[in-house]
Amino acid sequence: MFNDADNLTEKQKGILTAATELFAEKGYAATSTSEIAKKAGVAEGTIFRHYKSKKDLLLTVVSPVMIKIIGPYIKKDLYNVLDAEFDHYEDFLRAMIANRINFITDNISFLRIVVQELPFHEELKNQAVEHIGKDIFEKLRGVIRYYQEKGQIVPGHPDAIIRMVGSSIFSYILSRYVLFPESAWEDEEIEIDRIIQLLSNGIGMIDE
Amino acid sequence: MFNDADNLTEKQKGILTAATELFAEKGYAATSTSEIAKKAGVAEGTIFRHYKSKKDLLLTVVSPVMIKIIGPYIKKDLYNVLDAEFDHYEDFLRAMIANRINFITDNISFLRIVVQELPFHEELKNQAVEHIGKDIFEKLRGVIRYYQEKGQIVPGHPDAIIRMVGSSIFSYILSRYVLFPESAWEDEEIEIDRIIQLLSNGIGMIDE
Amino acid sequence: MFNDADNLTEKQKGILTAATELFAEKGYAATSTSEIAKKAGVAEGTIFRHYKSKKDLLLTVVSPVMIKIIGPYIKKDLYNVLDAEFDHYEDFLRAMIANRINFITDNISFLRIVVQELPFHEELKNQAVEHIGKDIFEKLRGVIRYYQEKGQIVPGHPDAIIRMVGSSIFSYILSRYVLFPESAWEDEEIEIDRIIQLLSNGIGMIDE
Amino acid sequence: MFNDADNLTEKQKGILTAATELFAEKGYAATSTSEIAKKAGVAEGTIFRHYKSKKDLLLTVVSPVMIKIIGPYIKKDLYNVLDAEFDHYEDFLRAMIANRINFITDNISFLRIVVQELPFHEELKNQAVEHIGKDIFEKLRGVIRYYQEKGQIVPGHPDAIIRMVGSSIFSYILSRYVLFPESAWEDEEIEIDRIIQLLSNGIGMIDE
DNA sequence: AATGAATGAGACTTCATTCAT
DNA sequence: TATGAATGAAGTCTCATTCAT
Repeated sequence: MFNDADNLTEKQKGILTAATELFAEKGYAATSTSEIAKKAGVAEGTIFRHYKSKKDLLLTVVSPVMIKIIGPYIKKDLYNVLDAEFDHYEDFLRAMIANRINFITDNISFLRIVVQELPFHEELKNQAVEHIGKDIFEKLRGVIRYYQEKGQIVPGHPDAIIRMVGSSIFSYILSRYVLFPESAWEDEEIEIDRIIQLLSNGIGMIDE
Repeated sequence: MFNDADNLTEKQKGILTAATELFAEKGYAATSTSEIAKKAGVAEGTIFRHYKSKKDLLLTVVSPVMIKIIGPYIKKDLYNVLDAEFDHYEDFLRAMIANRINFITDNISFLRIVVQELPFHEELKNQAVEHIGKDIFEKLRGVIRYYQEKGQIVPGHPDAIIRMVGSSIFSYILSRYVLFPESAWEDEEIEIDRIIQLLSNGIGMIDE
Repeated sequence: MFNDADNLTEKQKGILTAATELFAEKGYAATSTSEIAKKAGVAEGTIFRHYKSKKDLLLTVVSPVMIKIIGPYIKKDLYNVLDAEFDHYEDFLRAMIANRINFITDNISFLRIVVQELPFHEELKNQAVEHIGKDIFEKLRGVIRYYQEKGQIVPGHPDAIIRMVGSSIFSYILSRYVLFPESAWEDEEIEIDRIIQLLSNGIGMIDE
Repeated sequence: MFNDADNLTEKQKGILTAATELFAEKGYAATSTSEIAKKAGVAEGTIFRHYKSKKDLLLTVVSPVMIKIIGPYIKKDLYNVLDAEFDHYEDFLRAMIANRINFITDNISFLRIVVQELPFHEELKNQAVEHIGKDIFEKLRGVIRYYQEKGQIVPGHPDAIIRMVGSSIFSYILSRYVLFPESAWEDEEIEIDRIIQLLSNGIGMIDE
């Protein structure tokens, strides 16, 4: 996971891991520090030796990851994509989807926390906007413009395109891997083809 | 709001309204019954005269609404849409979007609760799947098929289409009305045209 | 005691009494709320239904008393004294001493708290200065001037006189009733005569 | 300060100094050992290497000082006074007052601790009575008797005289240097003359 | 000797829930 | 039906003290 970080004692790593999982599973407010302690196998007081408060623990669980891991993680992928200079944007999408699936399923606990707690904690919101919103979104605009200039993507304001592409991918992953993992899904490849097909040509019949 | 229901005393309505707003604002676990009581202008004990427990209050806030209000609400809209038998699916989309905007902005508190608490309460999940998942999704499949048969929408498994259309609309509303209401947005009409355009023709250039 | 006040439930009175005694006995910081609860025969939570915090309890124990009881108490005595218009200031002193003895021994718990905690709590200090310092001191100056004008007390700045008289009385009571109650003391009357004698004529031999 | 004592490492002196100041400032019970450690610039554990417990630290802060420093300090002064064989007790008082002012203002932290914590710790009380009560009080009686025999001080039980003189001086210093240092005070010399005048001749008019 | 991570008892406080009025 | 005082379990957090390094 992301705790391979460094200068942390075993206990501290245990606390972070336990907190991450419990926050994801039950929500921040419904998780007690004594549960975290028990799961981490430490005394409750130990938690507060390292984190000033429960809130501080939440921010720690969420913040350095956001900064150190997710930021570079996403950026690295984007750079790969850009450097690879795919001949066609569809290849870009395909790479993107594959990568997002890995990312989301790998970091599902962390993402759940972010999504669940974001609305309730100003501090989290600031961090999220700071480290994802601005940075990543700008990169994505560049990508879209790149393929627009290559004449592969329709012209127009990139934000609307990003929203449509992004939400399509996101809702697919959400549906398949989080909400209804037990439903009967077709082969990954086929589903992805379908999404790219729809994104590329739209849902309208050509003759219109 | 939705409390115009019926056989509820003023106190009960007050409790439900207060609970709805506070749950939406701070989350279920972080809201105390005494806060609810204060906001509703009743004594703490009064809440428990009407609702067995705090959890019961959450379910009450969320469940009968889901059943009595949202179900019909959505269905009524869909029937309107279906009855209207739009000549073109784009008109259907347009009506759908307008309607969803109203619905979401009107019921933002309620929806926040559902989204936030869904993952943590088995009972809620069951209700949601029962009353929205199955019911609504089936209707939507019907709509898609209707326009597929009219030759306006590309053939293919409706679910993927629903996901793409739904998530596009949803992410637009989410972005504009919930996440970044203070950003500089263009005219609603233009934005909607853009979405429908993208949905219809896709993001790929035609000659491909 | 001072809890004969009013609109307080039995429990609340119990809490105040228990807190007063324990704070006096062990000091504020060394007294736990669970001890107070046990001594008062209530659940620990009950304390916090009535007092926002432990600090709030301290202020309550100390403040309204200072305002409602001690203020009038002292004032009433002073007025009695002033109204009585003693022929001689020695009679005033005698009355004063008798009264102070009663007051201090009656309110020993309360006074201990004030003396012990005053240095550590800004709020207390403010209250004390407000309600005793200003008010009482001014009254005392009036008394001194009264007897100065009658030609019974030496002229000069009243504050120094008040300090000497006050501290003599105070140190006598402190020694006899608080610090060394088990020592062998002479008859009260004799001791008081001695003090008044010393205060009146000083410690120097007359011929000087 | 008083820690120039001896065989103490820098660390130990730092701990004692930090503890003294913090105990004086916030009270014993409200001071944490970690605060002391931080202020002293040592690790938390180091305190317990030198002092068995927090209580032991308090006793150390207060005890050897009481024995080694204050005792001799006071005694030395008294001997000076006695050796000097002032012609007049007023000179003695003047020297005494000057000396007490220095002593109190120099050792204010230490004295605060003694005064504050004395009532709560049996051990402290014993030490105090042992090393000050008995010893010093006996010396003072001697001084009083000395001037009584010289015919300068009125005859009578010395204790009452000591109390009056002592408390007058004490209350002056307390008022001027501790409680209301920011008030408008007259010249030290004038104030002291006033006190000695009052102590010598009393507050009554001579003709009585 | 010194460190500081770890502990666990216990501090203060909150809160859902009960019950006499 | 409504109240709100009372409860006690549980929550967050502090702190003196221990111990491996």
